Amino acid sequence: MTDVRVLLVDDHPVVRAGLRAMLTEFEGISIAADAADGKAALRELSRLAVLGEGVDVVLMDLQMGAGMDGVAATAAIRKLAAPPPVLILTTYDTDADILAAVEAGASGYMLKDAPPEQIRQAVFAAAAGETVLAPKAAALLMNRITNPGTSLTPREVQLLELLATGLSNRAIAKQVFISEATVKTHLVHIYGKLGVDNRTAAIAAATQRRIIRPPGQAS
Amino acid sequence: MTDVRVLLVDDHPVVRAGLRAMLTEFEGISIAADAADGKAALRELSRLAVLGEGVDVVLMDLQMGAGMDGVAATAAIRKLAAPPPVLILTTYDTDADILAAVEAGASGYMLKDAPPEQIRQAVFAAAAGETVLAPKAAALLMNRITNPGTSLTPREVQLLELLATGLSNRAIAKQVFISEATVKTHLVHIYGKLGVDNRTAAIAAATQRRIIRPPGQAS
DNA sequence: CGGCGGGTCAATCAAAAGGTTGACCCCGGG
DNA sequence: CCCGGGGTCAACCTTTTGATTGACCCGCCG
Repeated sequence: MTDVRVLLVDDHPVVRAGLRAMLTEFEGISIAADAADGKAALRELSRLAVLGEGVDVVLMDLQMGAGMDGVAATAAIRKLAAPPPVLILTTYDTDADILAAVEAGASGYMLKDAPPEQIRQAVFAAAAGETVLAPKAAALLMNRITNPGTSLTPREVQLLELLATGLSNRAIAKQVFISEATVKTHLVHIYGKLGVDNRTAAIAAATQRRIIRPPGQAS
Repeated sequence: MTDVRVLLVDDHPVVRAGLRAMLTEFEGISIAADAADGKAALRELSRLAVLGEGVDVVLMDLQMGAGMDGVAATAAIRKLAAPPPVLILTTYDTDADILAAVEAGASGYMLKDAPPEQIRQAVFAAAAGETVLAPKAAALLMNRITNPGTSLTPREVQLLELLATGLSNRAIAKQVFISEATVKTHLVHIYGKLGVDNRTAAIAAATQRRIIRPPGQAS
């Protein structure tokens, strides 16, 4: 049985070094390569493919300052011929992040502050084709299928995120290429589901329930 | 010349491992210990002091989920008898983070996405008693001393906090026993100082600059 | 003492946001 | 095949917010 070959994708050299050090200490895991952003990850994948060296798991951060971000990179990887499973390893456990990652085709969602042993298990599980979710991610998805009426749709979450950045209805409309009327419609739905009646209260509620990340907590 | 002895403080095992791996590769640096939060850092410092093993530089993250955060830890360390220099190594370069760190007595402010070589130089500089700032940190402090007139008054901060909870102008007025007109006046001033033109953008800006805590985050 | 900054309030107008109703399209499942 | 949910848009009206102007009080400081 050969090692599980991992591709690390994270924009922080420190984190890459940390994962490399941590994972190589485990039996049965080796680091195939690392990349600082999504584009570099795709390059590494094709480079390794040419060499005949497969990658068994991609370990991907979601927040990446420059270049292609984690969601886009995950989606791109899943479109390859024989895509390796993508395990998201990130800092935040907000609904928005989790949903985006799952929709993009991630096969797992773990948090960076997880103990090393959990990360090790997650890597093996992902390599075996299993889905592995952090507790909060699992709970969110369960809740989503049991009572879909009260939870926000992906579109609504998207607008909520833009809302939280301080954009006006008109600005949001332009951003997502819909009319201002539609933005209002969505917002009314959002207010109803969150039990509020204005945008600032919606931001507060959504932040509190960890539907969105606090404003301005980017990379 | 003995090695520069470093104490790592970061709540993520991955990051601690990364810094450890990265720094130990450099000549002249060794890791004295690491800690997951502020309290543990102080414990480590006193433990090492008892052993007669000094610490030359504390490498500190600002954001730490549980326990004492980076700012408080920095302040506490600076109150020790022979405090080692504290070099902040964090993810965000927001105004309030930088200001809080400098006010707490940090002798440097670096970003985690800095290349390893820069981090190495910063550690040596800090150990030598020098001050080392990331470009944005330096720029902010320069700007702050040249035009100090742009900061919010305590009253304005108070209204901003209420604003962030989702209250309407009228509700804010009742809360602090002033008229709605006065609330509007304050908001106009706040918008001017923050460079925004509506309440949601004010919340985003204030959160980003850590003037207020993200909505629904316990203090 | 005289000003100045912070806090208070009012009136007014313009702009944005909120609420309602109704409509159309598309897709997936009973 | 029809229904329902999600997404889109429009028209309309009410309420809230934002912007401007001007005013008063108070405490501090030169």
